[in-house]
Amino acid sequence: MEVGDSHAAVVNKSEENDFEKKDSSNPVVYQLVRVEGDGTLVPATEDDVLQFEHFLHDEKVDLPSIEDVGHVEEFFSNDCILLKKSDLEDGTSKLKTKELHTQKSGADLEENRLQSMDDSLSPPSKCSVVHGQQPDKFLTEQGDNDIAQQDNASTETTKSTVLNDSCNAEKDKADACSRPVDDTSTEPSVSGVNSSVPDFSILRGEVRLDDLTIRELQEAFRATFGRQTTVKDKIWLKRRITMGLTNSCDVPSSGCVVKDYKIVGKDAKQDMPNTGEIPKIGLQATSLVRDQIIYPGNEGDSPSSYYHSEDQQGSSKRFKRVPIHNDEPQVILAEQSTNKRTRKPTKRYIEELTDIETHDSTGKLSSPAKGTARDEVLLKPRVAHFHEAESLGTTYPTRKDTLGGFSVHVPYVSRTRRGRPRKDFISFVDKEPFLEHNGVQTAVEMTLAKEREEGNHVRKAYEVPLSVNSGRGHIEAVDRKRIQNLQPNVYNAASKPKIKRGLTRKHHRAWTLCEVMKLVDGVARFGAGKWSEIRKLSFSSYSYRTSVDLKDKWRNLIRATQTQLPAQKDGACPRKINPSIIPIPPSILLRVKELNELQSQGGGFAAPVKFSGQNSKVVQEKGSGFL
DNA sequence: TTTAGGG
DNA sequence: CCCTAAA
Repeated sequence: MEVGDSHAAVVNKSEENDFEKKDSSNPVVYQLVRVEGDGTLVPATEDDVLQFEHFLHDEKVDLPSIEDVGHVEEFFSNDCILLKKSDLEDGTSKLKTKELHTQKSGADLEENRLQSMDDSLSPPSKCSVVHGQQPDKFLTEQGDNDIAQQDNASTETTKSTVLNDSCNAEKDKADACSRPVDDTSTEPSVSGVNSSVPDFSILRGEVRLDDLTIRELQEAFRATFGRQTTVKDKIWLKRRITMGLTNSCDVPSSGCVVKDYKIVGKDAKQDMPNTGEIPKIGLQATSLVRDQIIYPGNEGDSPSSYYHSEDQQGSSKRFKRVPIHNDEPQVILAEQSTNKRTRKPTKRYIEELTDIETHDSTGKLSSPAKGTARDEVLLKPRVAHFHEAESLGTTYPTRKDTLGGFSVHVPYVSRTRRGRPRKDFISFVDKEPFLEHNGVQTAVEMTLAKEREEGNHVRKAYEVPLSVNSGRGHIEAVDRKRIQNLQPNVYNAASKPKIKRGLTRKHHRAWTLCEVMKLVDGVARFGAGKWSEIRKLSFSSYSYRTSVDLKDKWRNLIRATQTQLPAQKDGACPRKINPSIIPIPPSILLRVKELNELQSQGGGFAAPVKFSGQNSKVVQEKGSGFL
């Protein structure tokens, strides 16, 4: 370990990445730390934070939904290592393993870096920069919108530094254990799995796929995807290989000729419509696939498979994961016949993933319709740009995009920092004690923590939630305003100062019975609509309830009276009672109803029911400011 | 800033 | 809860 310089590492603070839960309970949090030569960890400097901030986002940016085992999210760049918390805790051995790689020659380091960046970016965008003779991770299942493919894709991606091992990767999916292996060369000794190294040479030279035997096709498949297949369907294999090599789903099933890992056969031009438009970094140097940026051509349907989240489909429609068999044609067939998008993002999902930077021309040009514009923005593929890190906030490369027959240039780098939902960042903040316990705290964290402290004293002890089990008081959203204020500080390097909305969200706070009663009381006193007054005088101790919240809650209460009360009289089937939801007592509901009717009848006459002299007293309080 | 109303 | 228009 002759590592003289220190390394920075970003450590994930959460073990659990299941996208089912990532939303709230187990956000993925990274910690940036430096790894000194002796393997110890020290807090990262602010420079480190700034330097790797984009990695924090890029790396996670679109992953949450398709990230499964996600254990191997490690990459290093220059002298930096990105590790999840679990990895760090598992032992520094893994860390050291990584460092072994980082002491390679400069060239190798660079390759590592590029590969790493690519790894971090490719899953959603399905843009690949293939290195070495290991074109294994063309994520080409574009037309095959099954979850299994996503699963597979993510697995392949996360395993991308384990290429030689990844031949067995399919079996390894279950065990989250990773065996990081150098990816800069194919030397078998590294992997120790000589027998299963794909024969990449099968794709070298000029090969007519049509002439290959099934076995050869399988080998070619393996060389293309880095995993084995048992499929014996020639057409399917050819098609898949072609797809893999062109990164397109729109390929002919026959007649393709592979030349040096590229499809040069008939119709090939259709397969790679955009190859000419993209920046060709180091493309001329070699005829191998390496260093060639594969760009997904048709943005119309293909990438969407990754972003049609299951949110709207509901769990019933959700594909059960079939990671092992995702190669089987029947999966494809079934998928094609049903022709159903497996995943579709909810609006909120989109919003949370959509950075402010999606206000750029991309979205606007993509579609006049607001909703679909966002969709498209999300679905746009991204390219792992080598110079991305340096070009942040400066010049954005553009690529050609076809929209309604018009060819326009759209920047694609702008989405590289479409960050994770800020919510994660917030909870990140709230885990401050945990972080401190580890003795690792970054500048970002400290900033956040400091910001948080300022407002924390307002918080009060919890009350029994009224309707939902929201006992997780420790992961509370910082007040929105404060978040908005601090974000420009934290993300200054890569984000426009325009950041304002759609980035964070108040943590859901269930209304307690006490709050509801206060609200009702307030409405009785001041009348519905005087939310500001009610908030000031009845909710002064609940800093997190804004007047809008009161208004919303009141509206919900009204609705409740209109639906729940009659329904209860029916007694037929007042829905299944969720034990975790404490129903609002009918008495309160009745009172709400009365108040509502009374005040709506009273029209503009806001003079509410007078409760003795309280009202006047309140007014006096207000007016007595100068006393 | 506050309210009202749609999402 | 979020977002926005309107006041």
